[in-house]
Amino acid sequence: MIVESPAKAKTIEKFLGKGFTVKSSFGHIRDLEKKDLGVDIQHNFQPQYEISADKKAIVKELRDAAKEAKTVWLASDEDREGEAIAWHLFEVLKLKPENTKRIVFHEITKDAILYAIEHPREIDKNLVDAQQARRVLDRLVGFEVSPVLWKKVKPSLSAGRVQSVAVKLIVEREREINAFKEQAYYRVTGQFATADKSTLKAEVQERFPSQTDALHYLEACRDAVFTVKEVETKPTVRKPAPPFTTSTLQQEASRKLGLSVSQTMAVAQKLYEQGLITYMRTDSVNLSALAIRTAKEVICETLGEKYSQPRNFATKTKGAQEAHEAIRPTYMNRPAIEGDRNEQQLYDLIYKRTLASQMANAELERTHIDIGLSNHPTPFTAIGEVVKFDGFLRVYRESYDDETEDEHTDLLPAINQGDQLARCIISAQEQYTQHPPRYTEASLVKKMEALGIGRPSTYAPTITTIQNRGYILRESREGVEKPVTTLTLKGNDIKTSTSKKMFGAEKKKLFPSDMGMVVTDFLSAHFQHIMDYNFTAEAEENLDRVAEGKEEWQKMIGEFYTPFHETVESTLKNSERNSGERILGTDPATGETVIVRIGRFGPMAQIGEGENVRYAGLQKGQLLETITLEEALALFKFPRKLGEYEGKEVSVGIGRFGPYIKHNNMFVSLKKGEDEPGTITLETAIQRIEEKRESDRKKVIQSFDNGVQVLNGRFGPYISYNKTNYKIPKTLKAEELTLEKCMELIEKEAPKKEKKPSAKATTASKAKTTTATKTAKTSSTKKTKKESTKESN
DNA sequence: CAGTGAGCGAGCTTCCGCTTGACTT
Repeated sequence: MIVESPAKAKTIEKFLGKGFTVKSSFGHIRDLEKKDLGVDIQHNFQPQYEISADKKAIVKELRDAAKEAKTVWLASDEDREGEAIAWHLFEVLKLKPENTKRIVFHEITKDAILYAIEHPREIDKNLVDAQQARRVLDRLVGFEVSPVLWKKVKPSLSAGRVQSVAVKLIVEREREINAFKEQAYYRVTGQFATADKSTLKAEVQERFPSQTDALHYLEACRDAVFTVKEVETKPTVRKPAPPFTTSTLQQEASRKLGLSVSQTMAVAQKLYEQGLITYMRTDSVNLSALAIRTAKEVICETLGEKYSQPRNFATKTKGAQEAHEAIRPTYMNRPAIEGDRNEQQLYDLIYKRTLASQMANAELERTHIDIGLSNHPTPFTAIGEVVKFDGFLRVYRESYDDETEDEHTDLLPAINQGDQLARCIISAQEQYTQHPPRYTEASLVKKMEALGIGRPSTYAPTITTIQNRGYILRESREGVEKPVTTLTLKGNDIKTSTSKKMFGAEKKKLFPSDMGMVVTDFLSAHFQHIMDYNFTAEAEENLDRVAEGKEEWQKMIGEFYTPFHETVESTLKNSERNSGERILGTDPATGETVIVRIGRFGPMAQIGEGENVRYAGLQKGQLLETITLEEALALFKFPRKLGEYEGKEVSVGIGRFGPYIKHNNMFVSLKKGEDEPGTITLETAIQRIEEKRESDRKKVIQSFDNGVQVLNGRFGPYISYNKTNYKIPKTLKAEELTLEKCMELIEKEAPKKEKKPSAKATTASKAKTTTATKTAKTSSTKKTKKESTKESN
């Protein structure tokens, strides 16, 4: 029996016992030729397949095993890709129809597998053809459009059905944000007391556009009699969320545990390999009958029968293929596991979400109270929510992206219509309207899933790709401080006070780069069809027709390809090179034109041309699209000479890591919040230089003959040896370390270092190995050169 | 880490979806 995943193979082998050998294909074994287009356009789009380099050994192993077998069971997943894997196996292993059987199961339980063996079928060639069409379509789009970008924008860029649209989402959101006009308004909240001295908080639903409006309202409040106009109590029900799919797991792990989508997948993979959870790449919310039954048992035993409510969920996701179960714990009677912190926390999340999905609804009572003013039509509103029965909320609460802290009290005091209330304190606080939120990795996945773009196995890699290509970046940015005015009515006085609050801080959000914007604009202008959010959805409809046998796949591809290829040709012939160039105006000093554009090393500003041309790179956070003439001119003020110190020049510049002072080949960063590169004086600069010298003196705590050093760093003392750094346990004093003790610490940490390199190092070495294998024939000097330009971009 | 933005020409880059290990400058 051949399945796709080795972990699955191991489990199934246990169920089947002797007589069966269960092997894994490790996913696809064959793909279109790597180097060329891999599609014979002249001959009806005949795909040119080759066995993937990393699958040669597997294929040999499977071929040998198949020869020995009486029957070969192809048990790849029951979806388009899985069917194709079965077919490729059939072809590549040269299997015979008479002793080959195709079987499928959605859940890895003994019953399901035995049932599948009793009900084998043929390979569904229509479904295979739908996969071939999907594969060929993606190759044609990727390998015909990318070269257009190499010619018209920049070499090595990429375009594709999925990635280009993902970038477009981020670019469009950024433009919405730039176009957003922030407005201040006032929000009025108040505290009231009932006759029996209990208090309640209420808020005016209406926003007051100006301070004057807010003031007038508070003045009305000062003289008003407050009466309860309406009390409405309504029972409400809250239902648990369905169990996790890949996409919802990534979103919740991001919100609740702060994991990136790729971290989530890596941790989930570990749990899966240990047999603790079901498969983690799935779009299904379905649970096996076994899982539903055991969840019920656990709930009834630990919480009581009234908490149990077995349910089946139906998926609403566009294009879901549902080859697997939802992500759930393998054993519902296992509430906790061993493992590192991330593994435990992610497991806990999956466990609780699954359990909650099989629990009773929560029953709430929502109370809505209107408090009227005797002299003003605009009322206050108080909202209270009381949990009558917690149900699933007992174990799990779903979180949302736009979650803000609700200010309502949970329990409102007993109150009746017509009651008079005493006013305690009423305040009007200035607020600002907020621009649409930037995407996080997880909210981008959510959006992509909603549009039917990408699959559970590709969400994380796609986000990595568009970051590696430099189209988007994940960044945190500090907010800006803004004045906030508050009017407070207490007794009969209205007081005005002003404080400062931070607005617009962003944490790990996705921003487009200039390149992302230029490429998106270029593609949108010339390849409108592919950049349309509905392109994938339309393609899926066509693929469905192929899968149903209603249309031939080559015909479908042909209908797409003819106009598409024409567009490629005409774009190559007619379109201008696109560097995102924008004319900002003229330099008042010289009268020459100031422009910004993407240059060889990234976005830059340029004054004049010809002999007197001057260049300056843009700063981090500046965009070609939004930079002003003044900001661009400011870039040319650096490096700025401040004067001399100890006979050497002192200057201020702005580098990759922010503003710096340069003196005698030494670089010193400016002090954040205190120094400004435009105004810093020689005196302050000298002070910074001396401070740096002082800290450098303190840097070396100990130095030994063989090159081992104990140094003082940003995070405290550490050991440095052979360009690698090692931790010092907190129990030891850095000053008292001996050489022997240092070597001991180095030895202890050394193997761990190799096993667990930093995230950056991993991707860098990965990139290196892939380029190395691809361009094995090119000289090594060339390679390093290429690497370094890539990095500087 | 703190720079660069010329010009020529050879050779290369690139897609999406399945799945996990891992190699030498």
